[in-house]
Amino acid sequence: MSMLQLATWNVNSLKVRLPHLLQWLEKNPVDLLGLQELKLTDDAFPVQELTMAGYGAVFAGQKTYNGVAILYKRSTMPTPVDVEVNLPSYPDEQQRVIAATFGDLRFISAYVVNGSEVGSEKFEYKKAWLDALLQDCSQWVKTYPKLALVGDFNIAPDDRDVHDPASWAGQVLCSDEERNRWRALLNLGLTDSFRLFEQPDKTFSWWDYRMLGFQKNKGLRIDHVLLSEALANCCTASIIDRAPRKWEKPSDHAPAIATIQE
DNA sequence: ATGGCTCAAAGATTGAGA
Repeated sequence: MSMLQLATWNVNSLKVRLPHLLQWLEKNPVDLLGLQELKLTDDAFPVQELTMAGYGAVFAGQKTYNGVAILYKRSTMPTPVDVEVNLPSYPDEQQRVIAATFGDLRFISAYVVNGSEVGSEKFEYKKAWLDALLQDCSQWVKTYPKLALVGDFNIAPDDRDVHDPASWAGQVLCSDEERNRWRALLNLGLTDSFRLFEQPDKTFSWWDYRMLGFQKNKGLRIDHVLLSEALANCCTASIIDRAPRKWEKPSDHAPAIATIQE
């Protein structure tokens, strides 16, 4: 019987947030961590600092925006193999997906398109991108019985995940077009690990920097750990850790962690 | 009041995020 902790965190600039990441990992030595919004090129990825902290990494960065990574604890995880960057069915210059296999576990870190606003060109990109994710996921769940898809999905699955559902109704992150695609993802056989358990009301993973969003808990739950059936069946906890959102110069996202008891 | 803050590129502002 061994325990595995799978996590995700949109750090909003790894360069700025590296001290927070290292501090968080010290208190939360998770086995696998998907990162999003690195906002740096691969030559600037802090390999040395993470190695010192006991973590290996595979990563796909770019200048200015996007960028994703998977960190793995070297003392507990085998070396990653079959590293794949991007969605096979959606060639893209934006670095939004990285996947790797650790033993018999396939772990995918994704940064879903934001979409700007419903009806915009970026929203069309988001829908097409999500459709590609759905297509590729339908293959992955067949190939990998133990599959974890984690990341910033930029979708609040239902009204429980929104501080003010009325004002967000139909808006980007909450629209039917996005939520229908979220449900289609779950229908492929993935489980929102957070909803396997009783959770406090108004638990969110993102709060706007403006308007005292965090202080007023005006947030959304858009960062998720999705598990295939085999993993969901032995998931014993799934939480969002608000703590680092209170630190000085925080990311606007908080990490989410699922615990697996194998 | 459709802004408010933060980051990256710039080297003053602007685009992007959600």
